[in-house]
Amino acid sequence: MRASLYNPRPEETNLSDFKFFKHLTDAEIGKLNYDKTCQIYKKGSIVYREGSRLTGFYCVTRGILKIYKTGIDGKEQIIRFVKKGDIIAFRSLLSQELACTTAKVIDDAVLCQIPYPTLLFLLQNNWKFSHWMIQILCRELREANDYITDIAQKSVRERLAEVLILLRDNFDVDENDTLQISLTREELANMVGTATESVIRLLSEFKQDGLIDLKGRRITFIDEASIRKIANV
Amino acid sequence: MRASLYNPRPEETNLSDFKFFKHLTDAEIGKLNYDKTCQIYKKGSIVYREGSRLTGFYCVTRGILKIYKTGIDGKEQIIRFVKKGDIIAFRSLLSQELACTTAKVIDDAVLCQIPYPTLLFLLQNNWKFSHWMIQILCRELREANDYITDIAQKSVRERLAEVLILLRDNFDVDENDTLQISLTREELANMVGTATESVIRLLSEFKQDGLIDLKGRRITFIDEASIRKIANV
DNA sequence: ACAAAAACATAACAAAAGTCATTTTAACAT
DNA sequence: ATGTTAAAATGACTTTTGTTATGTTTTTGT
Repeated sequence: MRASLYNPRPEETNLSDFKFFKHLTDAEIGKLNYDKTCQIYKKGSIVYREGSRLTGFYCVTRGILKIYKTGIDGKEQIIRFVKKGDIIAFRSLLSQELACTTAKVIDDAVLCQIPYPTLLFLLQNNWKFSHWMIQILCRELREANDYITDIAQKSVRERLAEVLILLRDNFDVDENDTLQISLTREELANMVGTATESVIRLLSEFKQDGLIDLKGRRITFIDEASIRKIANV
Repeated sequence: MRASLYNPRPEETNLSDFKFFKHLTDAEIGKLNYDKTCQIYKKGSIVYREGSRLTGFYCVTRGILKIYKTGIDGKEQIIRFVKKGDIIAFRSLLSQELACTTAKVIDDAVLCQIPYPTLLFLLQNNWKFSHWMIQILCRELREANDYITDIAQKSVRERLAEVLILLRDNFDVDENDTLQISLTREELANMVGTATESVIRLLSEFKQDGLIDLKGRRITFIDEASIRKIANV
């Protein structure tokens, strides 16, 4: 077997697969591919840190990252998990603010960085693209508002169920309905916004009630419908 | 005295005062003023309702409105209060989604509606304006993320203190540091995301501790610094 | 494969917040 | 100005969630 199968040259990534770029012309995609810098990030590495100045945004080509803010006394609040096909860091970049979140790799990843001037050039010269960007931002803003209502009105139990559904809908499961993404209880807690022990207790309850099965860090869905009912989504 | 002092013709409003429009040319401001429809809204009236299709966005020229989502079993979650100089409804408009919030007047208001085609025309023809729009959206997205961290990690007591500070910083107070905006305890609770009784109890505590004074619906700041300390902002 | 470290699980308890019932007060329309 | 209605206040009680402590299991790195 050739070494490249194990160490794929990250430069080979083609950005035209990203929905984000669907309104760009071939020439513009070309520029993008020319200007990009791709890199492999090992699990645990930090792509950018809260408070840092960004020089570009990133396209996730492979792997999983968590995006989080550091709250009171250092407690992480996970804003979202991102995977292949997602774009990160463009908000802080476009508002010309320092990064307000940290991006940490939780599953070996390949990211392509696009420099800020390239983004600005594309936005300025392609109305379809900037209109699309505006639409994406507006949609994310709605999602954030939805999330605020959720987190403010739902119990921890409901929010945990909701996070499980979110993971189920956005990440891979195997043939037994086992989530392939591996998160610690603490990370789940930081997503839900609660104490680690509460997550442990509630997951145990869900298991006792026959809704899920737990094998170490692996979570298997047994009665997804009931979890959806608890989550109220 | 002339009647117009009591019933100002809302058409007289000039939109060039809005920071939102700061990158428009005089001709564009002219178009805006030409296309706008201004209207007086009495306290209690609804400007648009969650789920409705919007035909334009609104500039708030006078008065106060609350923007809220309806959560589980009809409970309101107030997303924000808006006042003179604020713009509402442009997110749902630009993403071409149905309104995801309701806008209700809590202090007699004057709003100018700008039709969607006008907004689109300005965005498409003035790069400075659409860039400014992108920056505003990105900034609001950061604020939403900050708020999520807050609401997920802080106690009800801390969040109530934070809401008081937010009101203090964004709305008028008289010479005694009394908030001029008049909200019910229920509205405060819907902002904080808690039960009305909890707000009442905590406000009483704040009063007992000499941080605020309460006279009916009027809230007076006595020890603002301590409230900020509780809020952690 | 194995030891060390980290994560997980559980229980007992404390604190925070929600709910319900009742009385008091303030806001609003006439 | 005044009665009516809605909102606010208060207390007793329940439920939820957080905290601390301790033992067990799983990961992880070598």
